[in-house]
Amino acid sequence: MTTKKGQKKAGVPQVRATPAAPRAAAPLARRTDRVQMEDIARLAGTARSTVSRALNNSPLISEETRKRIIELARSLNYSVNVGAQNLRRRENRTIALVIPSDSDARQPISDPFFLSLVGSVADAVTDSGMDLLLSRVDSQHLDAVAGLYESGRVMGIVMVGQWLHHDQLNELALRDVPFVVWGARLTSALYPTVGSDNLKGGALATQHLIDAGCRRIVFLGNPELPEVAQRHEGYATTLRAAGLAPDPLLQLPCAFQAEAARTALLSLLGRGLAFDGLFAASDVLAMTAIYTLAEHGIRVPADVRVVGFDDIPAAAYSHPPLTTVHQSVIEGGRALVETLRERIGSRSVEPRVLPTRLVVRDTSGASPAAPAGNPTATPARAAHKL
Amino acid sequence: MTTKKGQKKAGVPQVRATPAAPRAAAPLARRTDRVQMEDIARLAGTARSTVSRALNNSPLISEETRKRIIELARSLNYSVNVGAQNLRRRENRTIALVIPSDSDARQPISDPFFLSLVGSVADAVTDSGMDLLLSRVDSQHLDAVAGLYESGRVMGIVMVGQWLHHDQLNELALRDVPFVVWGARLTSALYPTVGSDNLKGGALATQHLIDAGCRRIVFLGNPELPEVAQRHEGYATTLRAAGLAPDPLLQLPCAFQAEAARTALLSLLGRGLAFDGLFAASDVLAMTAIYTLAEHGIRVPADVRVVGFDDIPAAAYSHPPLTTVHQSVIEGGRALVETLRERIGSRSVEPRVLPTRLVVRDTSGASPAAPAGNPTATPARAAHKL
DNA sequence: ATGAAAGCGCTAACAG
DNA sequence: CTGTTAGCGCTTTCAT
Repeated sequence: MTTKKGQKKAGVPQVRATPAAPRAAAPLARRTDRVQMEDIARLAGTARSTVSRALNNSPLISEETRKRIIELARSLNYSVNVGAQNLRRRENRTIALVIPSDSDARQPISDPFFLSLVGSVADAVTDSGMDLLLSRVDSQHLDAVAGLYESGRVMGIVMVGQWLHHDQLNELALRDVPFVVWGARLTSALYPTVGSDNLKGGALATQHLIDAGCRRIVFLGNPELPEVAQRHEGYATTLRAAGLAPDPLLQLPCAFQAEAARTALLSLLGRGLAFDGLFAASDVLAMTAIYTLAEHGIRVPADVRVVGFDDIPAAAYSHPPLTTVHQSVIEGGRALVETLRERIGSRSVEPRVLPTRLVVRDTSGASPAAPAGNPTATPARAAHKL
Repeated sequence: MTTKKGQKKAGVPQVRATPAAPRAAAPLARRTDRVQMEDIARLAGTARSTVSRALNNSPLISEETRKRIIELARSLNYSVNVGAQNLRRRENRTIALVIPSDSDARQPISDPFFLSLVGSVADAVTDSGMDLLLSRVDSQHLDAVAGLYESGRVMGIVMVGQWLHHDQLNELALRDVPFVVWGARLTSALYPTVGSDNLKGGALATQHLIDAGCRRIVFLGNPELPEVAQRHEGYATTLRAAGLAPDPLLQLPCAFQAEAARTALLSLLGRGLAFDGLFAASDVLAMTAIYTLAEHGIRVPADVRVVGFDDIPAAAYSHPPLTTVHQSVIEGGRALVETLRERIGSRSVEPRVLPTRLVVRDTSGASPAAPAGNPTATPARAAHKL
């Protein structure tokens, strides 16, 4: 009896039992016993609409009623059914964060920078009082994300990841799905992007290496990815500006994974090519490179100076501490959701390029600048030396 | 004219314009122009319900109609409105992943292990065809997560993070919110947990250090966190079994952050206490410890052997490669969502303890087992030696 | 300031 | 096999 539900319509046929309206529909399967507005209304002796207004702080409600209802709702542990609310209001406050996944190599995302960017987006979304739907989508079928929007599940989408196919994104944009992507700003992009100043970052890193005396600088990273391409361009341009043509043999394409970096470097080492500097497209790549070099008795920075990209926390505590180009994860997350919100409001939005800066630590040091008392390297295979 | 909406009710008053039913409600503000079932129905010349059935693969529909409708729907880029669907079906297919955030130190999550666990949960959820709501919740107000469930937004919750207040969780369980938490299995827990075998992990690590000849082993980690407490217990028990009482001075409480580890270790070093082994509650902690030791001329593993916990990818490429206790992120994510689904079905569920294993690399090596050709450490301040 | 009613976009009896 | 209708839980006119 106290269990309200199921009598609303079964009990009092709401007056209008007009000929057009036949038998009352059979009660649905299991009725959840969640308290809802109707219950509060009954208990408060008011209409559902009054409860709704009170809970939504409508100015139409007397302070007294409002208090009473709110109190009642709280005591019943009531939370409005957001689904119903959204349906009625024809809006919703959730945005999707999609991280494309490689259909084949279905390995979980592992790059710390991207992972923390995800965390940062989560924080930014929370701060703006919205909900975040985290969605993994096959990078071959990026168009599936349109459904997230078209089904009314989210009001906009943030895309993060480096396997984004530009043309697929443009198609999405054409379909009028509001989204922002983290990454490089492409002139042909029909969608807004947010990303670091990769060009500048690449230039900064390279100039720093040149200033430290490097002449033969390896580039480690896959320039097919737009972000990496820009870093590479910064690298190449700076090299040329210094009168140093980038040596094609020193360009080491490799994915954003430790193994890839190791393999690439090993092959370089195998070819016995000389180099005295290395710029990696990410810190993970840089750290793996340093590790691999050490295995071969090549000291960093004494024999080869290294600069990474990202400035993940581990960079400061790696061995030796890594000189790297800093990108702000926090800013990134924030900018991403801000831009998306703008995009949702107006038709189009300006892309955002976040500043980037060089953080000098020891891997690029003028001398074996490892911590005091640090092991001194034993010279080993010197084939790589100039 | 072609734009269907807004005439459904305004146009033909559906026959029953009974006295009880007054003027047609004014059309709501901006009508979205998203195609919906009604449109497909009109275009297909059928009833809405037929479309619904066709799209849901109801066996009641003739193959022909189904084909036609599905085709039509696709060509219109139609996706059902999940909100409406959920409302009507009185169910929903999304689960929440909540990551508590410290109200004060609102720093983004940074520990790679937890971050990748998040990724793994995302994958597992996707694989089971559900949606994931990623939610940051103030760890002081964990009860807020009840709202996620009570508002009907999600059907269950996965909680990840080590700042979980046991009693708050128990209260949640009492409120009958279906959730699982990643972490230690506590006997007093009213909720299911999924976590690694921390006890065993701690024992494995410690035994390994003892076997390598260590006698004075530091424990680095905050034992107030249940998971760490269990790792510590494994450590202490193993030590005692070997006739070695754990030295209280060698217990270094510290949070899961690099800075904390560094500070803790510096203070230990400052006190000039001797130790020859170190077991850290996480890889980040271990790596930072190694770094800090190196700063002080203390070599790993020559002077101090180190074992970490987690086996994050970076462990293999750190310097020296880290011996550590492996926890499977992939299994973790999968087990988490499986357990949650069970919990959603039945009232209560068995906790899950995932196996843990030791991965021996160089930091615990019998000799400076660094890679071939690796730098040889120069002996330095030896105050810490036994 | 409050109530009555009409739907949001969809699914599921129920009756053909 | 298909159409009709009721209604998920809520918000919002409109009328009082």
